[in-house]
Amino acid sequence: MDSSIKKKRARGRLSREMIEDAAFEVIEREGLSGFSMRKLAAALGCEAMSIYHHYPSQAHLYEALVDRQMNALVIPGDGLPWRERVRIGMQEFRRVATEHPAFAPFIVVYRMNSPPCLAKLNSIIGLFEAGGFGPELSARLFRAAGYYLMGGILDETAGYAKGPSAVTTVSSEEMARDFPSVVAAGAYFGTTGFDKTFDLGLEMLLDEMERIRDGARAATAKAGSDRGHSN
Amino acid sequence: MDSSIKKKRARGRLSREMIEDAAFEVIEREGLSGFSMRKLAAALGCEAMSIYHHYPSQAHLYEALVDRQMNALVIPGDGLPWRERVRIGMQEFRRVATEHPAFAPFIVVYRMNSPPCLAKLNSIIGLFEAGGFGPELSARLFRAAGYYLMGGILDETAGYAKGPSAVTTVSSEEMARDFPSVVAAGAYFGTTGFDKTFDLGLEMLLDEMERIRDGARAATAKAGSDRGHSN
DNA sequence: CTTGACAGCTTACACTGTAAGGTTCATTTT
DNA sequence: AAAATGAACCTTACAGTGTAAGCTGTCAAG
Repeated sequence: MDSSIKKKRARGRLSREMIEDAAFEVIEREGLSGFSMRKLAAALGCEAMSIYHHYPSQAHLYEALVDRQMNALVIPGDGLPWRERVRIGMQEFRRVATEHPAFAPFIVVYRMNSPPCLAKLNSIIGLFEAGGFGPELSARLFRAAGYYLMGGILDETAGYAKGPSAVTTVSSEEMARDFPSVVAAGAYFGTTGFDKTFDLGLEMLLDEMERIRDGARAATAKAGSDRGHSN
Repeated sequence: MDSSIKKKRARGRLSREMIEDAAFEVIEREGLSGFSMRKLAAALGCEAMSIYHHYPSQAHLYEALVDRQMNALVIPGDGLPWRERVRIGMQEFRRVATEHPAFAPFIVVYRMNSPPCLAKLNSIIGLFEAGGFGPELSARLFRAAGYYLMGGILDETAGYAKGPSAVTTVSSEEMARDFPSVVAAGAYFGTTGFDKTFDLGLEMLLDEMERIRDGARAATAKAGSDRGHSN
């Protein structure tokens, strides 16, 4: 009757939304590789296995995180000029992917196949189709633009701004003496300045796509597709 | 006494070269995340800890693998036209990185800082500098080209050709009905056909770089740099 | 012979994801 | 009110990870 100290545990405290919020936090704090179900549980004030009631596995949780990010992606409407739409679409993807920087590398290598992700992919590919390139060229331009986009996201979130991965380090004097071009280029890549580089390449790709679109592809596109059957 | 001239090594059967060869094999067989020191040891017929006599940590071993790959990269000589040199340089990087596909994703996110890697990077940046863009534009073009390159390598070695990452799957009927653009684009991306897409984007970038190089950048480069100061 | 360095092995520890099964409690049914 | 149900959460356990610490066997030099 005196009912020993009963730890009041609200039974339905845990929810998918709470778990996902906490997961993003833990990932940012501990890094993607430092993340674990036990650390997530600690952040939530529960046991690791409790999370498995809401997600059958860690992979399912990660997938939910990706879905969430992609749901936040806004596809530009068709009231805008074509170039603008493609530009905004790519910048939007970059924006949502870099919102949780530590998680971004996961998105980059993730092969999306869930309905929410496929819906966004479908819209983005539709953007390229709207350029009137025909099916094959639309597909390849989408993919090529995606290459650039993924590389850019990766550099911004996991690139040299995070310091070297290498275990062996080279002194500043050696760098200046032996690798002057690396040092010279490095001056333009501090923790800031990603936008400038990214936009440069983005506009280059948009320029070329518009050129192809305007039919002025006698040399350009031909060179690209002529060269494409090396195996 | 005369035996002091040359030292017959023949000490142990393990060597860095053997370990690295075996590491590449195990990584290809088990996948990057399936690789472990114990599996590597099993492949070598020794115990896991024996490897630590040759590499102080797994990170050191990985670094040695990257160094090896980069040492195999051939920088095109300056006897060739500029565009050709840049093209070959990028294709060479792609070639060596995709030689061990399962290891490629590691290279892509690896921040190289060892002397062998820096030497190659220095040469590649030098290729861009040789374009006469000036220091800043050289650096940014190198980086932008690198974005595209990394994204392409990632797609080829860890992309959709490997099947979906997602745990939830969507049936073919649903795909055709709800995501027609995805299905349409997917037709051009089987396990083969990477070259064609990659070369298309590569030539686009080369076109633009030559255009900038030829001074015809009134709209192009200006648009890119004007837009680059959002923060 | 001894000595000492080298190369590889054994053990142990703190971590990981998660399978299997136990416990508690809100809700519904009787 | 009492009993049953099932969702939500916890405990334990296992096979795997990287690697620190220390041990063993081999071999060349003194």
